[in-house]
Amino acid sequence: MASAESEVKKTQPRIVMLIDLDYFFAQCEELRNPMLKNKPVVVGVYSGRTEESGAVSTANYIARSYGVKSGLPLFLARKRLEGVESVFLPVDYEYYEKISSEIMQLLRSRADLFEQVGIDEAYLDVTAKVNGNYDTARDFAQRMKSEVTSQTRISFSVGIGPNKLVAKIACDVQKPDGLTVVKPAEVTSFLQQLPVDQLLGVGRKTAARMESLSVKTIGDLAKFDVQRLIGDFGKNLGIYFHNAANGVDDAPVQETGEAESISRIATLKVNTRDLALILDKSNQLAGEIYLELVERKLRVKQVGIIAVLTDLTVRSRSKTLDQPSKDPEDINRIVRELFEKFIATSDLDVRRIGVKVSGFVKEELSQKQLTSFFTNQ
DNA sequence: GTATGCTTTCGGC
DNA sequence: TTACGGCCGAAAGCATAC
Repeated sequence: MASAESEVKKTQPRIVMLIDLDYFFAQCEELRNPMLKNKPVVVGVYSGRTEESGAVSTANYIARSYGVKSGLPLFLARKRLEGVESVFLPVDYEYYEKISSEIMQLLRSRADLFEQVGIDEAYLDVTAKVNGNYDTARDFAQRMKSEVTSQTRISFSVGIGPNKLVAKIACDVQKPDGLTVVKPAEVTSFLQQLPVDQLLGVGRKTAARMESLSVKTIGDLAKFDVQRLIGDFGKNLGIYFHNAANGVDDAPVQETGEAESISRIATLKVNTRDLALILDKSNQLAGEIYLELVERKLRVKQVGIIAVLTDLTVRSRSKTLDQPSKDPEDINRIVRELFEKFIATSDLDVRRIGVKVSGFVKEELSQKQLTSFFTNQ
């Protein structure tokens, strides 16, 4: 019975790398102006509400040593750096995007399989490239680090493991400019002592629930009864947590396509429930989205709004169009309907608003080609 | 019952 | 403990179709 029919499908051993560009936005700014390198650099999103309102996007490691980190309000970052010669800069996403795509192209060419995640991370399946050998993989990564960094002047950290999950956690061990290898035989002991919140999907809330079950480390979670996990967290999550804690992850490294949604969100000058004020801003946002739709030759099936209320809770509403459109008038009409309805039912004022579109249909296929297809019959 | 689609929230970066 | 950006995809919850 050792034949193919009775065999359970088994995945071959893989060697997966995660590459994480170090403190990326701030490093890009250092690249553009090397004078910044020896001082705290804070790249922030300025909301425009007041001079200093906004949040830190990325800070370099010098700034981090003063407790400045992602998500921190800018005025507090200023406070923590009071009396220190430091540099605050607004995000320049286009510039970072350009640098990122150069690097990603170099990385992609070195992998068997490649998957970019966000602007500053990528998974590389290099199993064949290194003949399934971890020592070769380490050399490969070392060479890639020196070559890519000398070409682009951007440093990055690497985690290597038998799957994406382990590679990701390995990468976090040493940063910046790190290289951490976790061989299959080391996975269990490597994960064991780490806190559960190192696992993707275990945030503050879930970590607290696990703590109440006396699960503090990934090791605790690994030996926790899987049926109880399923009982507490549901089938999907329960099985996922069980596998993850045991270092099991079959998700393949695969190219991601184009984004499946486009959204723009902005902070209002003042909190309000005044529809005119809201629509004025939402029209601007919809206009930006429209430009991108034209550029990418897309129509959309879903149009939605996002509202961040005074207490910072997020609400969203959306509607599916009768037929795909890119027309700004269609988008604006739906956005107005959704905001009218929303404002009528919400008791809190709105702090930030957003517009989102999804359900893309390629322009060529939606109208003209179909028409000519039929007229040519 | 399962599959599929739509809507909303969650949370990572 | 709070303060507070702008994205994105995944997941969850629900309704409807088959």
